[in-house]
Amino acid sequence: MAAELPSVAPPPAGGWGPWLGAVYRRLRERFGHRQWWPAQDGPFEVIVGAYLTQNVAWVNVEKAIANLRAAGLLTPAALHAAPVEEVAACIRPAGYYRQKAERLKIFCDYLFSRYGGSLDALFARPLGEVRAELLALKGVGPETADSILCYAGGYPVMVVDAYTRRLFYRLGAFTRTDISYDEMQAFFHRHLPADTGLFNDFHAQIVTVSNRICLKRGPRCRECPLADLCPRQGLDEGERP
DNA sequence: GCCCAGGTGGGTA
DNA sequence: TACCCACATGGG
Repeated sequence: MAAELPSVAPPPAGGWGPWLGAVYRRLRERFGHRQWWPAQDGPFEVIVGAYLTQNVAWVNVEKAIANLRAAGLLTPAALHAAPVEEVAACIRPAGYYRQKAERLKIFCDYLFSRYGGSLDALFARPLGEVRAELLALKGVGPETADSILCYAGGYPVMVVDAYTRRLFYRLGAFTRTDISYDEMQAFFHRHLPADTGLFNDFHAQIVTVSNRICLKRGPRCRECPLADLCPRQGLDEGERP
């Protein structure tokens, strides 16, 4: 068995912590504090959004959430009681609507059978236990679980995703494009303080710069606030991955 | 028409 | 373990 190449590059002078701090500072200066998951209807809306946003543009999720709100289904009790067909009809704009409707119902079943329908009761439990329970639910993978934990539960968890993989690969921090979710998350957890507010905003900044500047095809390196930290800066146009 | 979007689960070798 | 595919809508 060949030895696996490490997924994280050797640290720069000063270490990854200060380097990550510099990345975050530049993003924050450029984009400002991100209003991430405003959730007018509270943590349950965040959870619903975490399911609905899977592999789908956020704008479509907003339509689905608006439909659920109009139907009065943005509470655990209402969603739990509603027929799955009604839920599916509401969330249709978010894609995969039959699957997602079934899985939202599964979450409600879990919340009621184990916590009497109370998110406060769920989020009163230790991080590791809640995470394991969420991951055991059909339709909840690591990103959805961590989004729920950080943005709905307020736990100090860094959400990572495909954007994180691409951005930090290009920045030279990751050496492989197939670095695993857990390895990426461990990288941030190891080198940043366990601060929910920081993780919350950092992830939002990563999504923002990835959507606006570090595009999959044709990154706009000239406009990038991270250009001076990036070894690929100047390559521009059609760089991959 | 094509690619992409804040993934996950199940099947196959 | 490592691929491969289904799931589905909407915008650029």
